Amino acid sequence: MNETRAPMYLAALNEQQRAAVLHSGGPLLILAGAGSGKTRVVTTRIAYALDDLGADPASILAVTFTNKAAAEMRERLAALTPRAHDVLIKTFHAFGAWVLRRFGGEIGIDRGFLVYDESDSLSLLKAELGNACGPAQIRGWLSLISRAKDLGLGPDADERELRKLSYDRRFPEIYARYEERLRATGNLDFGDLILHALRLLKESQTTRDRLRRKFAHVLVDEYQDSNTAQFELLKELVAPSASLVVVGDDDQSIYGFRGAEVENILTFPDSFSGTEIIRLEENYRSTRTILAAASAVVAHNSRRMGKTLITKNEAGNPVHIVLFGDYTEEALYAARLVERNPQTETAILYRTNYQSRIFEEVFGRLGIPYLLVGSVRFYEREEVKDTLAYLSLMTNPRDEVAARRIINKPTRGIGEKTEEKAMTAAATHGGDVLAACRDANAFASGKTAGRLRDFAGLIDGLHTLLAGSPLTHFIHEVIRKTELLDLYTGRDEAEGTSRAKNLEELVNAAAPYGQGEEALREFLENTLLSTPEYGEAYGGRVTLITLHNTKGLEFERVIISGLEEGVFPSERKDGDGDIEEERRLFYVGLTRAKRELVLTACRNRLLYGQPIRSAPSRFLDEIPPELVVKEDLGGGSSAGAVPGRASGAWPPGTRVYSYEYGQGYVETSETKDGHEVVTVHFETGRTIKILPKYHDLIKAGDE
DNA sequence: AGTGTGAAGGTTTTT
DNA sequence: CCTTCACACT
Repeated sequence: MNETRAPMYLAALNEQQRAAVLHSGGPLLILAGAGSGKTRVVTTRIAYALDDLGADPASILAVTFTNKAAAEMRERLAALTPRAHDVLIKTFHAFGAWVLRRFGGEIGIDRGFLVYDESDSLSLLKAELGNACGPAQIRGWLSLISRAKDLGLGPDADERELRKLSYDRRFPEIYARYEERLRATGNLDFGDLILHALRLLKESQTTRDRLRRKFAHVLVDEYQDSNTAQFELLKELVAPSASLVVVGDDDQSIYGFRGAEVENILTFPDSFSGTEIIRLEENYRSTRTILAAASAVVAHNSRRMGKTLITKNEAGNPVHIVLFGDYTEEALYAARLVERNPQTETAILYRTNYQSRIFEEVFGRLGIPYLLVGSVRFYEREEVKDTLAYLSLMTNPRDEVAARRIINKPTRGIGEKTEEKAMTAAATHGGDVLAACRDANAFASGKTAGRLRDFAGLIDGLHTLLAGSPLTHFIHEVIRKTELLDLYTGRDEAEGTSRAKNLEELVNAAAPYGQGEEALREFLENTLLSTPEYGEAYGGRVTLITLHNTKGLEFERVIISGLEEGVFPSERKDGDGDIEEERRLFYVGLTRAKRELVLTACRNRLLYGQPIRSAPSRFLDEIPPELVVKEDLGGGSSAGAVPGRASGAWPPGTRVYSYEYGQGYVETSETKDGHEVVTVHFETGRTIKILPKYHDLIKAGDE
């Protein structure tokens, strides 16, 4: 190591971090606790390789699991070195697409393939199985198929292996039928991006060698989230001579439901011989209290490597637990916290996306700006998918799912029966739906055939515009000529929505892509594999986000909401919920907080619109009581006054604790307009009048 | 072919 | 509370 040449950024690292950056030789496993500077180590390591070891940017591959993490890494690397531009930073799936786009032809994959999302796969399987299965069952089959792909099992895999996934004897056959139908469209689903990339590397020695030569440096972030297929892909991809670094934390494995195998990180040293392990156990993010709470919670899990996180940070405030009557109170409380310290960067975390709704509503009503992350992904919106379907069908006329979606949208007099006939006819044209429509006289009567020909004509006509015009202009023509724009403008007026605006946004999103067929393909690929956030006009400091989406992020103040049994931990009827994974998810949430941590729960929650009682999450009891301040702001009913809170609940002399002001005692107590008003003298020397009902005041030692 | 009605049924989490 | 689906009507 050459200390004199070592750049400034190395000086900012601790000993373990520096060792992780400078390590050379065999594979490296970095076990990085929450907040231990993991991303910093990865980005610094890349910058060091570029700036000091003279590595070629194009020889570096960094893989993450979410788009957000990839974006974050790109940004932070760019801040370290100007040579970052050509470094390949992608999600595992996007990397699979990258490989297949270039070399997939060798195993018969269409260069112009698009990626079907879950709903596309669903409609495809539905088309294949007809009315024989209900929607729930189709969903079930699809999830099995996707698990199989996670395991690296294609439809031709050993039947005994496939049977392990399902006792249902029909599964292998249904998997095979789905796959055949999918291949006929020329497109791929998410699982295929990994599975076929793996197959390619196994079958084509040329491509494997080529990629192995190219990627002399491979880094994998969030390695605990990798699944079996991804692990195998990695083994094929990385040359023995290459530098392989994986970073992860078994306590933060939260994607088991989509096939992630914690085993991959536990057995990494066995799979890659000569592995060195470096542990990052110093947390730079959270207060001592927050870290102690999180560590105590995750200690309840049995299947873990075990590690001890330490921090030099101050103890900070206790963890604040608040109980409410219902979700509205919970949301109002969060809003009030935000209003009180509007400059404090805050995140509101929840288990499921739909829980964001009440916060959106309350924040909107109070005029508090917020950033909503994830929720309904842009490209999953109906109007966006419609437009993308037109574009897809143009580039790939075998795209059955796209064709079904738009063949009668806007309505053009083509019904279900006709649609079915057209799809059947497509088979005789090599799957080309547009060709079948042009030749509609073969299976449809005069008028209907004319409509089908018009449909094909519309798309062919649009296609001719593609070559000469910039992509933005072209897509605008598509939404105009297909009359999607009119359709949604009309609906917007009727329903008060803003779908037409989303279409404009889609047009704008195409701006960086130049023109022509190639630009369109690139645009489609990027759109389908990424999730842009709508942060426009966001002027505030509040983020609404699912727990899963927060991985890798940090906030000054974190509010985890909906801590109720059945919600978090979530409860599944079929009973194979994994409580330890839920707990890890909770751990992830807790460790996002830098300084302030608020946990909230409600006594009543809504199930299908009906209020039902719910018990506070067991996780709340797993935090040591001495780290916690508990408060109960919600009696029984959500309507009217709370019984049992009559005047005199705060007699003079009561020792109290306020989250805002600290310890104190009640000096006087009186009742005004039916509300109890107390004067509290705090240890800080301040004396303040407080309405306990509306303030987070609690009795010291209160449970 | 398209549209409107009522009843039934359904919730994780992401690529 | 929402969406989705079957069925009857225009």
